[in-house]
Amino acid sequence: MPELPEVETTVRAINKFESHILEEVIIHNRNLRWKVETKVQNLTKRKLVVKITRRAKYILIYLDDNCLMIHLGMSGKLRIQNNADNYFKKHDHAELIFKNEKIVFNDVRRFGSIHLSKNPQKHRLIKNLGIEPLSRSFNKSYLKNISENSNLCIKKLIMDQKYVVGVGNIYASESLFMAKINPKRLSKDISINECDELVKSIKAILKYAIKMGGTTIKDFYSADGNKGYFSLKLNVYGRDSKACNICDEKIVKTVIGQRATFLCNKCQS
DNA sequence: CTGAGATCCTGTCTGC
DNA sequence: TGCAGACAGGATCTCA
Repeated sequence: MPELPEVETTVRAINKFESHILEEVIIHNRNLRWKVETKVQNLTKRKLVVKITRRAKYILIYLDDNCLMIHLGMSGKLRIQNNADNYFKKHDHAELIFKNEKIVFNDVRRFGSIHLSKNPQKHRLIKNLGIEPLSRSFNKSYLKNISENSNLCIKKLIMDQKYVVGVGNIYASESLFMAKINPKRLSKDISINECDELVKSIKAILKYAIKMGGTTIKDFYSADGNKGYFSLKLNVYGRDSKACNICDEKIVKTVIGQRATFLCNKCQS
């Protein structure tokens, strides 16, 4: 579910809690991607939420002296629920309780995680992450430079979080289609002009997806309950054997690095 | 160091 | 309708 646009959409939905008081954190199930540390469970005193932001696919909820780091993994989502609505959904693993509402962390597959860190930028899961794709430093010369020094194919390279963050399986396929680059090509063989096209495509698609509120493949809902509408605009992802929107050739599904990959063999060379 | 492959988990869909 | 097997938007870990 969550790539950068979905995480960003989630952050925007919950940032109304900035400058609110977090009453307590309740953990129902510690067995997530990593076992939730006891210090998270011990967040039972009132804390001011200073800032809610995003780094890569991590949601960062800065408290006055600490920071909650939430990763949604494959199937995680946050929802805002009124405290008076006393219902519970299957796979609700954690709750951040505020005065009138709460943020509920629900994650079927439990690949998500929750951490607490005094300095999230130096946390082991964050410190080695690559640059943000929507930043100025992600440009054609950066991509050309990392491409030349890697033996990965281009799709694996742009999905590798140590180079550039936030690009997951859907947006990798979509970006490569837009840039007319075959995902199996070695990154070494991508020209500077193609790097330029790919950078522009990644930025354009991520920005557009954020504007549309993320992608709904199965069940992505933002924390405010709105659906993402980007799926209506997908050109290749999930369109196996359907006609290419550009040339009418059949879209092909293949596998790269154990991940489904969709492309048009005619448009992408 | 690099890169390939297994792995964590549950739910849903496909094909027999 | 039942059931086995494949597959799902992530990313770490192990091993060569």
